[in-house]
Amino acid sequence: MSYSYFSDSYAATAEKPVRHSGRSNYNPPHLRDQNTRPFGYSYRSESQPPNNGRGRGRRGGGRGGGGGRGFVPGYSELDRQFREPYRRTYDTVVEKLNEVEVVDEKPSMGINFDAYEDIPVETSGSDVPKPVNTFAEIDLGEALNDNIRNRCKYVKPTPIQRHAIPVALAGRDLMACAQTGSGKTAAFCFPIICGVLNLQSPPEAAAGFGRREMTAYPLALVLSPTRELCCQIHEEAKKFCYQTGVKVAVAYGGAPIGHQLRSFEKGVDILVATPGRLTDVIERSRVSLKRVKYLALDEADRMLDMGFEPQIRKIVECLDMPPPGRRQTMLFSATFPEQIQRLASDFLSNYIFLSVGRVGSSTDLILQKVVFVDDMEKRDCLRNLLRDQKANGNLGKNALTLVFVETKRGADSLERWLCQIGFPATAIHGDKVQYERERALNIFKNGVTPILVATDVASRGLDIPRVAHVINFDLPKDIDSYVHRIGRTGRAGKSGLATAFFNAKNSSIAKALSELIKEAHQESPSWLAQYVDGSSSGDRCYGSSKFGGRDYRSSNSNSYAADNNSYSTTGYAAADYGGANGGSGYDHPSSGYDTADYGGASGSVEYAPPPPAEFSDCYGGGGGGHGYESIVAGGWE
DNA sequence: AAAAAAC
Repeated sequence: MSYSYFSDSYAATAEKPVRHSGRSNYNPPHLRDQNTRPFGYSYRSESQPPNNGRGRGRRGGGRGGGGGRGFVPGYSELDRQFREPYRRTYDTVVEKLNEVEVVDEKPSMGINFDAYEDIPVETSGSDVPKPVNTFAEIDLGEALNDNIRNRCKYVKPTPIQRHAIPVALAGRDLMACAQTGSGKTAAFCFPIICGVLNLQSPPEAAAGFGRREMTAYPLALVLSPTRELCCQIHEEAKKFCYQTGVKVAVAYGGAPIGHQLRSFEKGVDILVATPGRLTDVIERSRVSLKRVKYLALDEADRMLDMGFEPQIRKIVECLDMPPPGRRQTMLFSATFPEQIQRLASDFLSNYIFLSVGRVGSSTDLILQKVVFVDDMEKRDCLRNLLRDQKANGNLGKNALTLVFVETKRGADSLERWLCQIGFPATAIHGDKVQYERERALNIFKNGVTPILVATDVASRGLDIPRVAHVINFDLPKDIDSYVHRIGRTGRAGKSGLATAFFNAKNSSIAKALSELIKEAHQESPSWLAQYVDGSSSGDRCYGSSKFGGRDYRSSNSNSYAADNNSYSTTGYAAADYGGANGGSGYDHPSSGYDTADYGGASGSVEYAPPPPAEFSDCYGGGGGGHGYESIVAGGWE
C-alpha cells in the first residue's frame, strides 16, 4: 500500500470545499466539542467576533473573505505578480511529486540507498581508516549486529556510517559533517556501544555490584542542544543496546529529576544529556565524568556557538572529564562553520575531518521553493498553501507540515489562528513546559495535528517521519539554521518540499539562500538577486567553495598537513553534474522530481522583473568592495 | 534580536 504526499493535481480540486470526514476517522479539534480543547491553552476565539468562528473563509480564493484581516488594497497587483506565478509553480511541484513520490503507508525503517549512491565524500587527517560497504565487514559484536539487522532492519550502512564507523572504531577523534537525515545518530552510537562492550570486563562491571552506587560513572557521554533531540537519541540508543547489557540513561531539563536520578542508581554506561541538567546532576555528585572514554556532541556546531559554548566548555574542560587524547571525541553536524571548527579543535586530538555530501546544501531530495510574501500577506499565503494541500487530499493521509516561525509568541499566535481557520495545528517552543512540548511533538508525529508550528527548538536533529513539507514562514537569519530546518523533511532518502516566505526583511540571507538552492541544482528565483545586498552570505561558513564544509585545517594553515582524500565516484563537479547523467536527469531515481524538467517549467514563470545587470556581479564574486566585516561590525539592521 | 539550555 502506498500513497503520494500530494495525490491530485492542485488545479482540479482547489475550489472543492474541504471535507473533514472522508475515509479517515480523524476528528479535527475545531469540530469537536468546543469545550474540550485538545490543548492546554484557552483560545482567544471566545473573545473574537462571531464571524471568526468555524467554517469561515475556506473557499473562494480568499478574496475579500476570511482571515479577519482580508486582503489589503493592492492585493490583485501582488497576486498577479507573486501569488499567481507561485501557484503555477506550486502546481508544477505538486505534479512532480505526484509522478514519482511513493511512500510506504507504514512508517518505514527502510532507507532509500539509491538516493545516496554517488554522494561526494571528503576526508582529511592522517591515516584515515578505509570505509566499509556493509555492516558485516565491521566487527560490532554479535548482539549489536543482531539489533542492527533484525531489530532496526538496517541492511546497509549510509555513507556517513560507512566512513565514520571505521574511524571511530579505530579510536580516532572525528569531526563529521553529513547531510540531514542521513543516519548520524547510528554513526556515533554503534562505535560507542561497541567500545563500551569491550571496556566492560567482568571485574569492572562487578565493581558496583551488590550495593547502590550513589554516583554513576558513564563510559560515554552524548550531548545534544535540545531536550527533544536528547530524548530521541536516548530512544535510538536504547534500541541499539537491546540485550547487549549496555545501560543507557538520559538527563535533560524540564522533566522531574527524581526519576532520572533513580535511573542512574542501576549504573550508567552511556549517558545522553542536555548541558544544563547534566551540570546539575554532576554538581549533585550523582554523575561523574571521570571514566568517560567516549564523548559525542550531536549538532556540534550548535553546541559550540556563542550562547552555548561556555556551558560545553565547562562540562568538557572543568568537570573531571578526561582530556583529549585520554578520551575519544566525536563531533557531528550537518553544518560546520569554520570558526566553530576552530573552537572545536580544542576538544579534539589529532582528529579526522569527514564530510559527506555537499554540506549546507542539505540534500537534493528536498525541493526548495522561495516565494515573495510581505509580512502582512504571510498568513493568507500560508492558508492558501495549506488549503491546496488539503484539497489534494494529503491531510488524513499522514503527510505532515512543519511551519517555522521566528519567535515563541509568533508560534503561539500562528497556532491559534490556524486552529481558528480550521487547520488542526499545534506548536512547540521553549516557553512551553516540557510535557506540553513533548505532547505537541507527539500529536504532530502521530498525525492528530498534522501541522506543527515551531521555533528553532525543532530545527535540529528531530527525526519525524512523513514530514512532507517544511514552510519557513519566517526565514531564519543564518543559512545554517535554514539548512537544518528544511532537513526535517527529505529524510532517509525520501523526498520533501521546502517553501520559504521571503521579503525584503530577509535580505541578509538572500545571497546564501540563492547559492544554496543553486548548489542543489534547483531554480533560484530571479527576483531573489534584487535582495542580495552583499552583506552576509555563505561566506561566513563555507567560503565560495562549491564543496562546502571543508576542513579548516587544509584551507588555512599547513601546520597540520592534512591529507585530503576524495571518495567521490562521480566527480560531482557542480558544472558537469547535470550532464553526467544525461537524459535521465540529474536526480536520483527515487527522489520524486526531475529538476531539469522542473527548472524548465518554472523558468517560463517570471516572479518579478529580472534583476538589474549590476546585481549579477554579486554572484560568486564576493561583492567586490563590499566590506563583509564592516557590515557585521555594524550589527544587523 | 531570537532561540536554546537547570532549579
